[in-house]
Amino acid sequence: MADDLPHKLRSDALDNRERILDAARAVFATEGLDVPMREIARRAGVGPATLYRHFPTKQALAAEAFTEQMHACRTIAEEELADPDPWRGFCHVIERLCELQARNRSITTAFTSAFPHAIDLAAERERTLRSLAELARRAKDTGQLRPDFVLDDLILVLTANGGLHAASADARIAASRRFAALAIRAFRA
Amino acid sequence: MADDLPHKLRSDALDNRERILDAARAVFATEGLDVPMREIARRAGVGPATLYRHFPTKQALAAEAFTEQMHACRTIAEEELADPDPWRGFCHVIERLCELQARNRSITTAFTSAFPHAIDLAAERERTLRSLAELARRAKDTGQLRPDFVLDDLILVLTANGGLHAASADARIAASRRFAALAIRAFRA
DNA sequence: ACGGTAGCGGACGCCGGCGTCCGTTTAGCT
DNA sequence: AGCTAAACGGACGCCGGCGTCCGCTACCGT
Repeated sequence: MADDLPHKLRSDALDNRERILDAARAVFATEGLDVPMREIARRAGVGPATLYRHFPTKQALAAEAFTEQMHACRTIAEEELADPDPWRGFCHVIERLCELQARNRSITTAFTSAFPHAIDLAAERERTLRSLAELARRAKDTGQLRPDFVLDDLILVLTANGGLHAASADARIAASRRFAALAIRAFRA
Repeated sequence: MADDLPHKLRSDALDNRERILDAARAVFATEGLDVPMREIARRAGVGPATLYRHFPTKQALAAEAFTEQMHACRTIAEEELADPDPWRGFCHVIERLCELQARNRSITTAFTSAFPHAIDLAAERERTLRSLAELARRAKDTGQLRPDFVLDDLILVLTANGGLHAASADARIAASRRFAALAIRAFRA
C-alpha cells in the first residue's frame, strides 16, 4: 500500500510525497476540503511547486489521501458483515461509519459524492456498498430490519450525518453518536 | 413588517433597500450564504457602496433577510400546535420544516446556529422553540411520541437535514422528504 | 423652481489564493 | 569524487472578492 504508483521516484521525492499526504490527511480531516493548497504545503514543509508537481489538482491529492479512509470504510463493512448476528452488525456499521465521518470531516465528501478523478476510490466504494447491501439483506431476513429498507436510506443517513457541523470535534462526535442511535431506531422493524 | 427600522429614509433609498433584500433572499435561498456581496448588489441593480451603506456586514444583511423565513418557521410551529391531534401536528412540523429547509438553503444556518447580530431573530427562534416544546409535550402525553424525546433531537434532525446537499433543488426536496419520514419513524414510540 | 443635502455608484487599492517559472540543491550512478 | 539529471522552493504575475472614497444625481422642502 505504501508503493502504489511511485515506482521511479527519487528517495527525497518519495519522502516529500508521503509528508504531503500525511499533512493533507490531517488537515482535510480537521478542516475539511476547503483549505488552500498552500496551507497543506506549509504543513508538509515543502514549497507550493513541489506540492503541485506531485498532485496537479486538489482532487488528485484528495483522491490519493482518501484511499486509506475508504479502506477503513470497507473494512468496517466487511468486519460487521462477518458478525453472526446481522442486525447487530448492521447497527455497528451505522455507528462506526457515523463516528468515522465525525472524526474525519472530508470522508463524507469522498464517500457520498462520486469523485471524478478517483479511479480506485470508485471501485472501493462499490465493494463497500456491496458488503453493506448483503448485510442489510441478512438483517432483513432476521426480521429486525424493516423490509422496506433500501440502501439509499443508508446513504441518505450518512450524507445527513456529514452535514452535522459543530464547533469542536468532540461536539461533532457526540452529535453523530446521537444521530446514529436515531437512525437505527428508524430502521428497526 | 415593511417598515421596521427605516423611518427616516428617502424614497429611493427605501426602494433600494427593498430591492437589496429581495435579491439577498433569492440568492441566499438558491446559493446559500457563501455568495459575494457584489453578486447580491449586482442582482439588486445597485452599486456595491449602496449595499454596504445599508448593510455593513453580510450578517446584518442575512439577519434582516431571514426574519421573514423565521416567521414562516414560527407560523408552522404554531399552526401545527393548534392541531387537535398532537402527534399528527408533530409529524407535520417535521415534514414542513424539512421541506422549508430544502427549498431555502440558508434558513438552516439562520435557525440552527445562533446568529450574533440577529436581535429579534433570536427572540423569534425562542418563541418557535417554545411552541415546538409544547407540541412535543402533548404528543408525548398521547403516548405516540417516545417519552425520551428531547427538543435537541429535533434540532439535531434539522441540522442534519440542512446538510443534505444535492445538485438540484428537486433532488434536495425529495431527499428531505425521505429524511423527514425516517426521522418520524425514529421518534415514534 | 430651486437650493441643499441625502443618497448613489464607478473606481480605487488591498489582500489572499492560485498556478508556474527558473536558479539552486542534492540524490544516485560511475 | 565528480557529474548529470531529477527534484526543490522562493518569487512572480494573475485573478476575484473585499471595503471605501469622492464626484455626480435626484429627491424633498420651501
